[in-house]
Amino acid sequence: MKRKITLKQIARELDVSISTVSKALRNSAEISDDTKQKVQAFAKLYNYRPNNIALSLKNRKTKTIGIIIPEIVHYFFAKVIRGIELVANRRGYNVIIGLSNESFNKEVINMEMLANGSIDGFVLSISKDTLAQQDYHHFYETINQGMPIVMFDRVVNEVNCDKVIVDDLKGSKKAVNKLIENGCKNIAIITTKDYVSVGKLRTQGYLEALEDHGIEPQSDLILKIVEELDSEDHLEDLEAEIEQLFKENKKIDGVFAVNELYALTAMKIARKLKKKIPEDIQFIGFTDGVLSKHATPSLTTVSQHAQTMGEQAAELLIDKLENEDDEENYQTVVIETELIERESTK
Amino acid sequence: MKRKITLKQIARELDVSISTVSKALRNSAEISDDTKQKVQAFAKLYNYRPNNIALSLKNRKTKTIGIIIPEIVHYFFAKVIRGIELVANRRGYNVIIGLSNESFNKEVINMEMLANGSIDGFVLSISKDTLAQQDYHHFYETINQGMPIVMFDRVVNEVNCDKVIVDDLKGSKKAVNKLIENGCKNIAIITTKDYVSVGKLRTQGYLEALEDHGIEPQSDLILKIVEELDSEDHLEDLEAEIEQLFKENKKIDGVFAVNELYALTAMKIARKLKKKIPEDIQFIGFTDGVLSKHATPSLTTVSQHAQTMGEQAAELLIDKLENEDDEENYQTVVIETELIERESTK
DNA sequence: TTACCTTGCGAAAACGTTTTCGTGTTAAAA
DNA sequence: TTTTAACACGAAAACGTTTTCGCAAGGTAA
Repeated sequence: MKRKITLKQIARELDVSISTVSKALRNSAEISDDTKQKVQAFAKLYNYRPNNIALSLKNRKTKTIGIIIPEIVHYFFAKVIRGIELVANRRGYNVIIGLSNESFNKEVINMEMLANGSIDGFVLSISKDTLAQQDYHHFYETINQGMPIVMFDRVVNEVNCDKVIVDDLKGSKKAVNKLIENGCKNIAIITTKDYVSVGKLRTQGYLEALEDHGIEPQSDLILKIVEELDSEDHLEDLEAEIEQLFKENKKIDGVFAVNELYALTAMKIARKLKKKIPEDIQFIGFTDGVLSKHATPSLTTVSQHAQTMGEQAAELLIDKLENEDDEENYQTVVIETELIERESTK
Repeated sequence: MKRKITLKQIARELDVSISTVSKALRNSAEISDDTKQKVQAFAKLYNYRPNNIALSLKNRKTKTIGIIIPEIVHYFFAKVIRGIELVANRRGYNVIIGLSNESFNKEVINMEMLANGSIDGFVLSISKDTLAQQDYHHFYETINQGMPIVMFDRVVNEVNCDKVIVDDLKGSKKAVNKLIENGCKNIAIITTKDYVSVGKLRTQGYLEALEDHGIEPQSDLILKIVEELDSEDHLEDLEAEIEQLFKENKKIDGVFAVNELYALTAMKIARKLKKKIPEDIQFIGFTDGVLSKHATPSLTTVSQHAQTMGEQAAELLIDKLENEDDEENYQTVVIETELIERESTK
């Protein structure tokens, strides 16, 4: 087991100085061709590679970007990561991942951990917990220390930084418009509580679409799920709530759900209640998921282009890292959604 | 925008030496209580945190583990990562991720990149490309340089390192046994070509289960899908192959599929052919996926405990990193599978 | 008074680089 | 012969830590 070779060792073996070795390897004009050849041959033989940590310390940049997300076992986030990794790699960066697990504390700890020199900047999506508590001091502090942040999907306006978001409002309008065009008269929405910004926006899109078509929104057709029921572990509770919605509103003929799980669960209940999809009732979800495609019937959905979001976020961050000039010039990139029609709509 | 504060700056402000500051912060007995208090108060005020990169360089360890996986948009791998991250974090480590995208070259480049000081060790799953080419020099070199590797799921015996694997053979025997017990007489298997090691093992388990029950295997009930049809993009071709299987063997009353996609596609075809699930035909898949749970009918499946795999792999790696003693003592941990019964079986 | 011990702190090395600046040697120009 | 310039290389600083060692001042024991 031989340790990695260093400049110092090469220098000692070849009886030259460390500086000479360094310069020879970087093909400096200062060094004679003879010496260069000798050094380069030796370095190749021993497979010399500069130590990244030493370079990071010297250059005060790590060529690494930190990703903080609430959850990795989630198609949307996984796709975003893929996008980030793609452009990061292309531009010579590595990615290091921290999971907040939707917890404020873990988000803070992870960020503090990474901010102490390990990375050059963050790409992140805010945890639900943080959104609920509305405590953003860790973002401010990070930015204040000169470390750029790019937020995606779950962002918060009051923090001044680059952002990449989905046009949630327009996307959900698209979906609800579709349902209306398809003849639905009583469209329900299954959404989250308002403090989840995307939930709020999607609800707003739903309301605007109805209004645009002169339909009076009915509060009993709006089901706001509490966050705790969001996970896979509380499926039964979620099912119960949705079943109640359907039973109390038998005339529902269209459902817009703000995520895949809500949509699929709703379809399940509908089937249980002997409703035919899409004849009796039509469904549209909002997400970039696997489930939609393989569900029975397959689910019409508003696609968010998750990978594109990741790519854009990474580009924004690296641009900022490499151009010290446009310091305070923050952008918000809006990614257009796309309605993918499948079997759950007519 | 104030940069992060360093020991040197604190020393200058307080008019003491850097050593004194360092010792005071670590509560060294060498330093008087007066000075300690002064320094610690100042450090807290300016929120001093040691620079990770400098520590890494000094200690020659980064407290970071590198993960190399073929693909992140994949429930199984995402769950493994979650497991790794969980124990890594608990034990004070960060994780940095490289995606090989199933390519040999990207695997090599990513590993070389990270091996130059950025991480202390690897947790990885080998790309298909690498398995096909059977070129493992990058693993040997990494290990030779004193950097430990833990392989999971897709491993290769000839490389000497810690491993975490699923008992594929036993798992598929369990599945096929279940089908037999449930009364299936003509059980088909939908699997991959043999060079994918897990596919081979699962096929073997299928054959052994049949043999154990005195059932003669029929070659026309064994469908080996070429890898190219594996992706979501070639669903139609996959469907065609499966439809042909069903049409040529009308007596099939049980199907064991080595992954989720094959199983769901097969169920789709069965429905199309007006077969009732599970009355006419029963299905079992092999995976830790979301699809199984939410499919209609939901799919009975052999769970691999992906998260546990990740946890075990991380524990193995960190143990090795922190005990220089048992250098050459490599383990292979086998994770037991679990049959999760759902609606696709009686 | 001398010898010795304790206390409290600083200098310096080390981790592995890159880069600036200085310097000795040789050859060309004056 | 003297001056100058080009050439080839080395010393040292810097990035931010931790740690070993040395040392001065003051106190105590002989």
